[in-house]
Amino acid sequence: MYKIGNFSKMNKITVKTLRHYDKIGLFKPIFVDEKTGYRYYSSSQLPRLHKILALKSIGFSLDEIKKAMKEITTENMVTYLEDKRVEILKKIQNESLKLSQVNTYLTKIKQEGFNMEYNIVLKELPEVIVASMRTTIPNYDAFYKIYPEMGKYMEKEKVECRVPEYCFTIYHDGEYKERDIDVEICEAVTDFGNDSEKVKFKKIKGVKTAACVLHKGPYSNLGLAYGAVMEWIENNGYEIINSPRESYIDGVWNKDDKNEWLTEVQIPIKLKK
Amino acid sequence: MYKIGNFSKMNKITVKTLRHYDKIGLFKPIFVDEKTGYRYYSSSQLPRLHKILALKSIGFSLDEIKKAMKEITTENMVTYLEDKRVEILKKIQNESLKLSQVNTYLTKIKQEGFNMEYNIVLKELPEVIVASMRTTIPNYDAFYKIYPEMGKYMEKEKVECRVPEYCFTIYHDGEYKERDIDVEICEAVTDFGNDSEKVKFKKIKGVKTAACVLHKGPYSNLGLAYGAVMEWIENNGYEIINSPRESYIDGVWNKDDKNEWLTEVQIPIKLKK
DNA sequence: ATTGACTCTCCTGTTAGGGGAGATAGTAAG
DNA sequence: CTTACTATCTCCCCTAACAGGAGAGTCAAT
Repeated sequence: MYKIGNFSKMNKITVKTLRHYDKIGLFKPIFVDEKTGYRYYSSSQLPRLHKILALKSIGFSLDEIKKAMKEITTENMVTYLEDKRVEILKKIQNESLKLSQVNTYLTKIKQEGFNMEYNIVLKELPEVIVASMRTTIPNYDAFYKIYPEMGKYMEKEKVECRVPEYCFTIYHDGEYKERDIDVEICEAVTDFGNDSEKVKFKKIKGVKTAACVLHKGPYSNLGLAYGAVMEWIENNGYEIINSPRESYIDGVWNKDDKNEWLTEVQIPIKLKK
Repeated sequence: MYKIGNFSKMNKITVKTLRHYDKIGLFKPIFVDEKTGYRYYSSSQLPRLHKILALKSIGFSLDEIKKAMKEITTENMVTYLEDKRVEILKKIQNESLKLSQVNTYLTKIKQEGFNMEYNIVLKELPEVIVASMRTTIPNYDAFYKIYPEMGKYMEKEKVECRVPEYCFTIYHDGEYKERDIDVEICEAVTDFGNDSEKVKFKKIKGVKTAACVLHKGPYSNLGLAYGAVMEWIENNGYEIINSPRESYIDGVWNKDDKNEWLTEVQIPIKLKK
């Protein structure tokens, strides 16, 4: 029979831990002096303690250990272990992802000095009903012409916009083009409306994972944002699975200063296998 | 200006989280209505929020993010990121270890049915002063002769044993032998005593990592414990770096029933590179 | 009897928020 | 204007696995 201090030294485990295990009913002393409250342990308890420590070391939580040690059967144990295996694999995958992201930042910072202007964030994009206008425009300047057209229609039809607002353009071309660009202008709305020749209502599926990056400033150098997010996708083992979107947050309609404009580039991606 | 709910939806982040960030001073609303306490956010805050989310996604704690965003310089950032890199690498290594251990258990269970008799635990062994008797014995039965010899000397010299007791044998042969075994019997003591011809006092260095396994029952099948721990070492990418020890916990001196005897096999190891 | 080492219980703190209570505010419909 | 419903507020407790420390009681030796 050992007092808690000695027993703790024998097993390289702290007194606090032993008391904790006692409290949660995982590992109780063989005898407790009622008068003094002193805990006494015996060497015959070592096998159980070692089993506990072994399970803990492979990542079982104390609760899981408690359960596992109650219902000890081969099948149970195999199930537990296989679950744990999957869990660990996920963790490793996660950490590897983080690692590659850290590496991306590091090389970028070292190359270009300090530049954390473009922070890639992974988001889920919701399914939305949109008023959409798909067209091929001769060049980027044409945007200024077709946007108002859309606005007018929306107003005329009294279509209600979704809150928070989600107004974006989908670029359907598989590649970067400067002329004859196949674009689809979308404005998220609360419900379907009447289609016109140009404006159609449709449901746009959600995107499970999109690499998103905010661009602050005029559209003229939006290319930098694209560059940053493309590089990120490349470096971190993802691949693009759908057309990119530009979501307009702040722009000419609410900010006079072009440097204050905010646009978010959103690119649907998934992990490469 | 958005109320918290909308702002939370825009960024796929919960209201609770935003309130939490406000509380800890990481990300405060641009305006708070003094009367109602309502928080209002602006799109101009998005860049900062995205920076925060980006750092969080690569494993920075909120505290670290707070610091990092105050002292934003290239060198600082490089340091932070490199520290984080090392941290992540360690985690991955850890998880990989766990994984291989889980795998070891799984294959063992599947092969041999349920058998969790031998749970390998990694421990540090302390540095101790011991009374030691090194000798070559013709066979294992000879133990019964030399142990009492040691006990007698200890009593005569009034040597004080360490608590918790640590009485063990070191097997100096590099291989398993059945005859002419080079053993060293050690008993941890509190202080140096007088050497005799047979019994010498010496300091035994600690061991940073030892694979330990408890064996319950008579010594005759101690081999099973050795087998289990050797297999484990092999499977989990460790290698033996020193002679194994057997630590005697319960034995003939305090238990009549051989099935209650407890022995711990301790093998100094390190990770293979 | 008096140390000094040990042990006890109880309380707080750690991370990054989640859950819920009870109160107030904002908004739309009747 | 009232009612109803939703959004938001603050405040408090909860998580996992203990660590740290306060204040009080216990053990063994001098």
